[in-house]
Amino acid sequence: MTTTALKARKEFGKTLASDIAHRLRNEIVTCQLKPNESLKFDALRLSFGASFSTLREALTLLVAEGLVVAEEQRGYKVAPVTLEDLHDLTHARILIEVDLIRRSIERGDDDWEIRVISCLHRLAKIEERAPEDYAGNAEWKSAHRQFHEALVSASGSPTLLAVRNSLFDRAERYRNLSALYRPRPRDKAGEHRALMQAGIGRNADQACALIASHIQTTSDNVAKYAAGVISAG
Amino acid sequence: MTTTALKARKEFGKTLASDIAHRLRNEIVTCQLKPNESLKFDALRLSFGASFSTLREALTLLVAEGLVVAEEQRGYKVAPVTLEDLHDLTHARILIEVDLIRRSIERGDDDWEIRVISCLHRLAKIEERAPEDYAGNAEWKSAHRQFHEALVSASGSPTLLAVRNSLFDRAERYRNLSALYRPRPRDKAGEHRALMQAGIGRNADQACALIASHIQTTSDNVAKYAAGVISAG
DNA sequence: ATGAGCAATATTTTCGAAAATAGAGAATTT
DNA sequence: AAATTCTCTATTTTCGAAAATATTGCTCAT
Repeated sequence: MTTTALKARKEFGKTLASDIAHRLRNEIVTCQLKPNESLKFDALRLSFGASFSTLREALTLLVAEGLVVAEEQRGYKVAPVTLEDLHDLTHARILIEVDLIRRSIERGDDDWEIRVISCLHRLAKIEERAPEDYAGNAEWKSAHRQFHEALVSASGSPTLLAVRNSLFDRAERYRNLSALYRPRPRDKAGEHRALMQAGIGRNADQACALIASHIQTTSDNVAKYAAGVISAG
Repeated sequence: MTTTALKARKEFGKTLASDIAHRLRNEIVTCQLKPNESLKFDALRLSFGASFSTLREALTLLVAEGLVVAEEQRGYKVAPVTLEDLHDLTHARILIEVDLIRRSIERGDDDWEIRVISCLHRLAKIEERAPEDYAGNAEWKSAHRQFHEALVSASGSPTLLAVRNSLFDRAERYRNLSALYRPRPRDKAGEHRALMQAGIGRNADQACALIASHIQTTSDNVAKYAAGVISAG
């Protein structure tokens, strides 16, 4: 009876382990858990209410995603952030996202167009409602993620999509980090609209150029504003 | 005392879980564990001598690599092989490997050249010693893997390299599968030599073209000879 | 003081029992 | 017969105690 209250709640995943991975991922990406912070089992057990093995399984998942690093026999810690890593990540993202967008544009059907348009619409609505710093807004972040996901959703490449998603999370951590130190968010609304138009206009070359520059510019901005907190690498 | 004999031996990884992941990966790639075969904990416990949690951790790792699939609450099974998956995999591999080779050629130093040359040399020696079906040979497979690894080793992209390595494993499973049904292995020695020459000759365009065609041709052959055992997808 | 060796402590890693869940088959109703 | 519920079994999932390993801090000889 009373144990139910103490027990960990499953909200996202179907198993406790995947649920905890989900929550941990979120805390790492939003930098509530800071880069390099060591992830001790006792502490995790306290805050997540799960056992050693379950936590270990969740951490294993996050290691594969590059958000956590494991030093065998010496525990886990939140993956460090470095300029080197940011550049590596940016390069990988551009390579993969460009390919996925091109293929999405080749293969996308009516449903795909509708998804892209409606995701952009939702994004725009949120930006209107909170014209100030919408970029810190969780709702905006979710809509932003979904818009970019929609763009590549018709690519038909599950393997690359899975990689893309994990890279997106890693990149979002850097974005959140730089947001802490940035005076005012860059206005991406125009870029998103242009991307949508190139996409549903089936202008693959232009869409690829736009996404590459979108990712690169964002990365450059992160590097600029987060320079202080990012170790030299 | 006697328990030591029963206890699982750590050979590869430093923790038992990573060691078991290593052994499982090998069994899956070599098709000792067949596609779609369900991975029951009782059976695994018997053959690997580890506990539930440890096995679960190892399996989680392999799920991330795409060699195992998990159906939550319904256990794990060896990832299926399908034509669709082979095509997806091939596409992803070409995209990534081409990028890595190009960058390796741009950045590779003297040590890199030496690594590439000596890996090719070892490969050639093994092929000489066992001119018949060297492709079934574990030693050749290892040397083959190392040669291709050497080619991309100077790319300076840890993220893409990690993805590449897991895709290589997935592809090797398909190669092993088709080898079972193929009358006689294709002779890749010439292609490998040409790759080496383009690489150390710093002819990036040619090396990229060669690797793309190398991967594509291998994949086509797999599709041809393994058609019977690969589900339609 | 300095470093080597050795306890004491902290932390991770592994284990197998116990709880939770899914699946198969029999019994019951419509 | 078909559908539904119930039971029993097979299997996965979770837990926290116990073992293994790393780390810290102390003692003592140099």
